[in-house]
Amino acid sequence: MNMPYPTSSSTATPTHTFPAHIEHQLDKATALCTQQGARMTAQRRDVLGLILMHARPVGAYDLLEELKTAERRPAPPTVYRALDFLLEHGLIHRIERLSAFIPCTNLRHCSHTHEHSEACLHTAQFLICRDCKTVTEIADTTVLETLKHICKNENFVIQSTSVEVEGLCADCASKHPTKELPHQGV
Amino acid sequence: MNMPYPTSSSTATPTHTFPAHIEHQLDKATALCTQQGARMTAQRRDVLGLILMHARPVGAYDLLEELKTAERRPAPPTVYRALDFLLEHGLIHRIERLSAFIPCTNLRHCSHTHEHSEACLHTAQFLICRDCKTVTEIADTTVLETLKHICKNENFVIQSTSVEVEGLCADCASKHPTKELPHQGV
DNA sequence: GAATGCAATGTAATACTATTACATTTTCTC
DNA sequence: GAGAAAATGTAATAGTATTACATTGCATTC
Ligand SMILES: [Zn+2]
Ligand SMILES: [Zn+2]
Ligand SMILES: [Zn+2]
Ligand SMILES: [Zn+2]
Repeated sequence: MNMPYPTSSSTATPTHTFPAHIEHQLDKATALCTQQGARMTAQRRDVLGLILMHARPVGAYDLLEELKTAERRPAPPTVYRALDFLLEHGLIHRIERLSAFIPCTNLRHCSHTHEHSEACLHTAQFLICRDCKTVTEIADTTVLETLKHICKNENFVIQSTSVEVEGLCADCASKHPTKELPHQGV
Repeated sequence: MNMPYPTSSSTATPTHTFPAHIEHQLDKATALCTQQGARMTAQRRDVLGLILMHARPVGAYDLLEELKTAERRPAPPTVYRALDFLLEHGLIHRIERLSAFIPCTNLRHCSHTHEHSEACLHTAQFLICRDCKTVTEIADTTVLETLKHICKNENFVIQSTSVEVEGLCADCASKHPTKELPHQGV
């Protein structure tokens, strides 16, 4: 029907461009992939870039919308495949309670590529604010150590963990009547 | 079109009957509700009974199927409303990673109604076996204490927490080439 | 530099999970 | 019994994720 686009080379050149600081984080992510023998394609880079652009967790279908250009209208599998890749390589996290995704905090804040290591790939801990929806990744290792200890006792082999704490961040808590965790018995 | 059924009194008499040991657990749950000024209706009792009948986490739509009788074909809101009630009263838990529900382990194992208390209402911890899908609720309080400590430092007000550990249970681990939690760096 | 094979992507359809909005019925309280 | 609140019924829709299969891009080998 239409004139074909110039063999679009979807995996060759990114469709999106981002602010310099995001591009820098994307370059860092790309380096990490290369180092692991994984391919950071244009598609995956676009998705990661979009996630990095958000201050809050973003849903798969939001990303799908943002991926649309004049030339391309990706379908769900496109974004889910990219998300799977990024998850597998520890570049993003999925917030289970929100069915949404955030960049790994290390991409934003660490200058050293090997920090966090294990503590971030298949295990992470988050503080989720109900009010402003901000999610903070916490770096603590005590919780994981405790879980490891418990699981060792039960001969349970840990493959991944998720810890999600929901409540009010400091900012929002100061604006609200305090609703703490209630105490009731079963 | 059809003859109306005898004013079915949906909230009066349970539509389902369960084995004696399940009925006993349901009675316990009912007592807890009463004690809290909450109403354990027939609908809610049916849903809880069905959940207790399962050895593994069960999805909302599975329950919906199981709720169907010759007389009634409940719609999604019916089961979701019952689930919300049961969650709010700490009688069941939602496993986020599975979008599925399990009974609170206390219903099965505790003779004392006030055990666990807080540790079970809005906070719980689970070991999820990838292989056999069994979910075990763990009773440890150390993790929650640690999280509270962390949050106190950040002035984050905790309202609820979830800890999900995914891997292989002892039984399944013994049948498999060990796939531990990998170590890679970001 | 064709042939081969695998990784990545495109595309359409469908499955699964959850909520909204509004009508009706039941239960509680007075 | 009247009125209010809680619970349920019902239809439609929203939101999230996967399956299955065709096609393309890319790397290796001969
Ligand atoms: Zn991380
Ligand atoms: Zn906040
Ligand atoms: Zn519990
Ligand atoms: Zn198992």
